[in-house]
Amino acid sequence: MEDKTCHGVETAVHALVGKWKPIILYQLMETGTMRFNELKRSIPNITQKMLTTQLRELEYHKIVHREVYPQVPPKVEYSLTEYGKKIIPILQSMQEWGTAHQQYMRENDIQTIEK
Amino acid sequence: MEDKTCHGVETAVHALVGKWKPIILYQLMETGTMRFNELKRSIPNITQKMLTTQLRELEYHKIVHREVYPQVPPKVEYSLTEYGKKIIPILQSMQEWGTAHQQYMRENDIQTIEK
DNA sequence: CAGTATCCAATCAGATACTG
DNA sequence: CAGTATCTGATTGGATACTG
Repeated sequence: MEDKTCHGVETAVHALVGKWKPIILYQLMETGTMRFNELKRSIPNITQKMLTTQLRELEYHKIVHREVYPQVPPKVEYSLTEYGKKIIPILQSMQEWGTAHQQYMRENDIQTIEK
Repeated sequence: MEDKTCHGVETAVHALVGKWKPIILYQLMETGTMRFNELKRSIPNITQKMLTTQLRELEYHKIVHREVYPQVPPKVEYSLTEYGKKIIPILQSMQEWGTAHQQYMRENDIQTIEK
């Protein structure tokens, strides 16, 4: 990767890329600390595998903190790191824009999500 | 797609997903109106195919305007729509956060981009 | 409860060649 | 100049079954 146009934007995208990451972050941002299955329930269509891998990546990027309680049955809690909380404004802008976008596209009869 | 957790965030991601889209938008945001090859030159590693398809998708979402001048040799200009300009704050937040992220990850010896 | 492991289908991305 | 077309390899995502 040359660093000619290697903007921060690229890096941000890289950290946020993945079908479910913004949704996961949005959940954690709204609810705070959440357990694995709690997160899973809050995102109906996600599979266990996807939730795990996306969480691992977010953890790797220090955006999400994973707290394991060594007990039976297992208990694992996820939360935004102080560092991860700094992307909240981005998510909020996205949320705002996305909602307006849905409205706009609906008014112009253009399909957005339903492939 | 159920619309339980179908937030605006999802929609925003959907419109912005693609390896090059944020970079393309960032270019247009910085430079304003740009021709096809001008865009291509400003994004060193992009292929013609990728640039075309990503631009088409952005056009479909009414984020980018495509102006064709019917002349030989062809001239096509791309620019952000009024509507597309509304995502500028998002890109700026991403730019800001991404730059800080690079710094942070470097300090902690964690790789970000170089797969 | 919170995961792994496997396998498979779909999508994405790159290289290359060609065109009005 | 600004694209299309085609082929191929890589990456992602989903379904399902199993586990400490």
